[in-house]
Amino acid sequence: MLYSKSFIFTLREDPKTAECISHKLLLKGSYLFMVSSGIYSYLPLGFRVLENVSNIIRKHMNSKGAEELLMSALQPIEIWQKTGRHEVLKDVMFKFKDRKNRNLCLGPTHEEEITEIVRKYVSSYKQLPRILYQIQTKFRDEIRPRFGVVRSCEFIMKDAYSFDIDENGLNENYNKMFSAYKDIFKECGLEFITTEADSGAMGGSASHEFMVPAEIGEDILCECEKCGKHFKETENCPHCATKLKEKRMIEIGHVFKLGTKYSAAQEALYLDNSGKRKPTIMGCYGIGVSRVLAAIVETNYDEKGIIWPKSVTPFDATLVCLDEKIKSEAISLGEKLEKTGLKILIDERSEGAGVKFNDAYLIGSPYMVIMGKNYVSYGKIDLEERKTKEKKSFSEQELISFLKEAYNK
RNA sequence: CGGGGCGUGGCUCAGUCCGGCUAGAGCACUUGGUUCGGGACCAAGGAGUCGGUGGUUCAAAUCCACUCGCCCCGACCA
Repeated sequence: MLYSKSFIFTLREDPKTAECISHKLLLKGSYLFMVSSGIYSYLPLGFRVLENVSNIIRKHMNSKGAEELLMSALQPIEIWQKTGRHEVLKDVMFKFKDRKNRNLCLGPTHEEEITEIVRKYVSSYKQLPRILYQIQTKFRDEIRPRFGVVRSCEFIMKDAYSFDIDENGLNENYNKMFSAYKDIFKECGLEFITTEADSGAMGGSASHEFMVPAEIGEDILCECEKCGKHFKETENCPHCATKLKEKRMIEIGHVFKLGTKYSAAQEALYLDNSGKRKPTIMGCYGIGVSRVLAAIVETNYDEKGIIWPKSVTPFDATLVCLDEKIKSEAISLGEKLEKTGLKILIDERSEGAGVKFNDAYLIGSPYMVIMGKNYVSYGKIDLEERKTKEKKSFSEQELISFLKEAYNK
């Protein structure tokens, strides 16, 4: 992809409207466009990362037998009245009437809707268990949106729902999702911890949160530096009595055992093998996809910009050409690399070296490939690793092999 | 909702306290030229209802009132 043809317009100065790292860098690097407070558009760069994260999620969800669907964002209020959550969530719901005076909301979450779907189609224990998930936009009228896409009024969420005939089935699916989440966050390059959590407005018997330690975290956990364990309470460590240290955390995922709260209220019933009607046993499992993006930036950056993990980077390498004379060679090398399946941002702009280097750092590809005087004089292509700043010099063939190996292409 | 900060070309800001005549700078953009391995230089140029409304005044970016928006802290958070 040629830089000059890409919708990439980095800012030289820090945007004034942003305070936290991820917000600042994502705006500065033209990943995000701020529409209004708590409302963001994803520009092509940001969308690439979002797609990468989404595809990692899909891979691991599918491997656990979950099936993807896409539910409506518009929901009639009636389905919420069945569970009483039109009252519980009334302050966060965006509510309005359509031309027929029908009461609608923009879905803040989808337990009610998925339960309606399963109620309609599932009537026998033979049709269970099931796990369904979607990656979709959620709408919440936040009291105070902040930190860019960490807490916004419109955000992208992966929400999965499991339906079982008994507690054992629920536990099995819960564990499957728990383990998928660990794989997902690990693959996204996140250092995370898990902790038991309150079920809050979701209801249900058990729940765990996945947290990423970060300065702007809105949750506080107490860490035992000796055991490496985390607790909600501030008392001393129950295992070794060490004094606990408070750490700020960003919540990126949350899994719940819901039980029959929704299935009973909405009559999502099935017949068991003795012909008895029973509510399905549910679990729900959420990942804030757009928040994952922010969490990755919050924990992977330096003074020059973002440092993307290889798994989610919008480009595997930025190829900067520093000499007009070798522009066609640079483009042809970039295209060769792209043919191997690598995503290359070819910076063939007529800009000074400093501008190109700094844009490459800001955008944050794991590698920068440099074609300039070393190529003109010795046929050598330089490569700089974003994270370590380590530099290597290669022939064209060596460089192609190196990058192919780095990305298993 | 309470507390604090801010709003001036696309971006970052000066000017506001103490009103004054054609509203500035740097960056970005356009044209021409020189540069070119670390955010270049020269010349010319385009771009602004000073967030909005109302008021005070001979005169308002500047003072007053109201209002809208953004950021931060707090309450809240599936």
